[in-house]
Amino acid sequence: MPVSTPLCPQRLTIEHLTSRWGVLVLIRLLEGTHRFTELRRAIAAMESVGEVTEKMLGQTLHSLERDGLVHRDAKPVVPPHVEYSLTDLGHEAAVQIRALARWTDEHRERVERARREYDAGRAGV
Amino acid sequence: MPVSTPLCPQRLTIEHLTSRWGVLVLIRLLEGTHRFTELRRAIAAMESVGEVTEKMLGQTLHSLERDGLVHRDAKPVVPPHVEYSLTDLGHEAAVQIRALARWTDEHRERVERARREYDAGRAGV
DNA sequence: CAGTATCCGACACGATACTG
DNA sequence: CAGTATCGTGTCGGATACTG
Repeated sequence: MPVSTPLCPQRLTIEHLTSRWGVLVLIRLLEGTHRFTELRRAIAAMESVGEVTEKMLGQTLHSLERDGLVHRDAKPVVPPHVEYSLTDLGHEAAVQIRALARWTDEHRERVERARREYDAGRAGV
Repeated sequence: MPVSTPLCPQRLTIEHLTSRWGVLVLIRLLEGTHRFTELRRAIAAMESVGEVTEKMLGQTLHSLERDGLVHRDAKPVVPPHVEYSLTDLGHEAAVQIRALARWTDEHRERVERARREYDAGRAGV
């Protein structure tokens, strides 16, 4: 899967970390180890956040694992039992992401007000 | 400009903050006020970061301004002279973003190694 | 349970050209 | 200088269906 516009590797990492589901997964995993479906449900349970499709959750987990941020532990049993957790590196990243998410939450009202004011100013013109 | 998949307002804010050019603009503006073309050149001068098209820089600045993070000061002279700076809110956000960008830079090697190892493991199978 | 495969439409982004 | 307008393409993300 080629990326037409050349991106430096840091950019790619940031994109994985701050992607729509990446943020949520990282924050959930800060609480501890989770299984695949557990993660799906935990995310679906959050407010004003939709559902992750299996595809997107898989994709998200995949890139985070590849970047060495998430550890995937698949136990050889049937039915399958797979646990996801943060690596040390991933933990560091997740803390940053959580801080950013918190900041955004705390200032949500302020940003929304700014948007309304900006749009109101434009509407008159 | 409708977004088909419903996004909560925080998500939108995070997307503006962490967008490809958003990150770069915010970091540059932490150094102080900049003009439009100045910003373009400053970004183009950075390593392994491509060029911003005028359109994308304009769009980026626009959404940041709308969110109340960037202040646009257009002096009524000819030729036009416009200065962009961070608001207090934007300064707080930019500090977070810079921290994230720095973390990503510092751990770039580690992430790249993880990627190579992951891919190598997959290749053999 | 824990995924993968395939299809499809929306839209983000870049290139180019034009303007006050 | 500081943008906006338009157009074309490729990617992302969702829906759906299938598998070990």
